[in-house]
Amino acid sequence: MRLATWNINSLSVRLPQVLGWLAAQSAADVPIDVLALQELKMTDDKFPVDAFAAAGYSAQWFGQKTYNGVALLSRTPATDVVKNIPGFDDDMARVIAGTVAGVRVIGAYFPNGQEPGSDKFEYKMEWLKGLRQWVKAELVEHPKLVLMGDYNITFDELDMWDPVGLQDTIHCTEEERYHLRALIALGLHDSFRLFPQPPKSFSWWDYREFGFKRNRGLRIDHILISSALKPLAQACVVDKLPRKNERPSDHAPVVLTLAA
DNA sequence: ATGCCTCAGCTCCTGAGA
Repeated sequence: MRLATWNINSLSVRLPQVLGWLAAQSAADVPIDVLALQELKMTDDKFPVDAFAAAGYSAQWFGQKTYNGVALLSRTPATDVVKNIPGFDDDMARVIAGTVAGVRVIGAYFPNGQEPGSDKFEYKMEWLKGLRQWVKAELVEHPKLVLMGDYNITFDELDMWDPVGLQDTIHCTEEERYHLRALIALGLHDSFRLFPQPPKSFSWWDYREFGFKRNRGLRIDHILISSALKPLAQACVVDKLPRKNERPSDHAPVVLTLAA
């Protein structure tokens, strides 16, 4: 089973790339079973459900105008679908969860936070608290759980192109990392670090100043897996290829391979 | 540089992203 997360920064713009990437994986005999998308930036009526169906994917989606928006694509339909964090009042479409082949999959677009001390940062902290409470309960009901998406948080300096210059800046603050570690403390594992990785592995690169070409990036897209799934993990990689496309997203997909 | 790209939209500038 292969699961992936990708912030595509507008599904209208990136639909051909998403379809092309899924087709390429299938052609290489490593089809993606579940794909979580973030930043659809479209209302629900615009979601290209037919295009995904033609590509062999069932879809669940939760959009809004201009910003945010998340979707879950899967080769077998997801059940028990939940949109946003139950019990956490939120104007923004950031979370979609479903059960696929016995695995509880949560796709999430974590708040950016803009700047430590800002209102958006406070919202990010509250959102992280709400998410953790809910995930804790989900884990009780679903021991096989995957929490993946654009976390907008780095774990440590390995996830930063400039650990010194970016110290305590957004995505790299102690407060944000506290919440990320608190998710880990629920019994989740950073699947990427279960395996040897190339140095300076990132999942996002700034569009400006040739960020990708100079590998000035951050690893902020993560796939966390529960302890019940950990023994099944076989690989986790960032696929940098789509970042080399014409008009790429600023994020690259992260792909997890689980045994059967 | 409160910039640098990219995207959406009450679209030819602005807000937001990270």
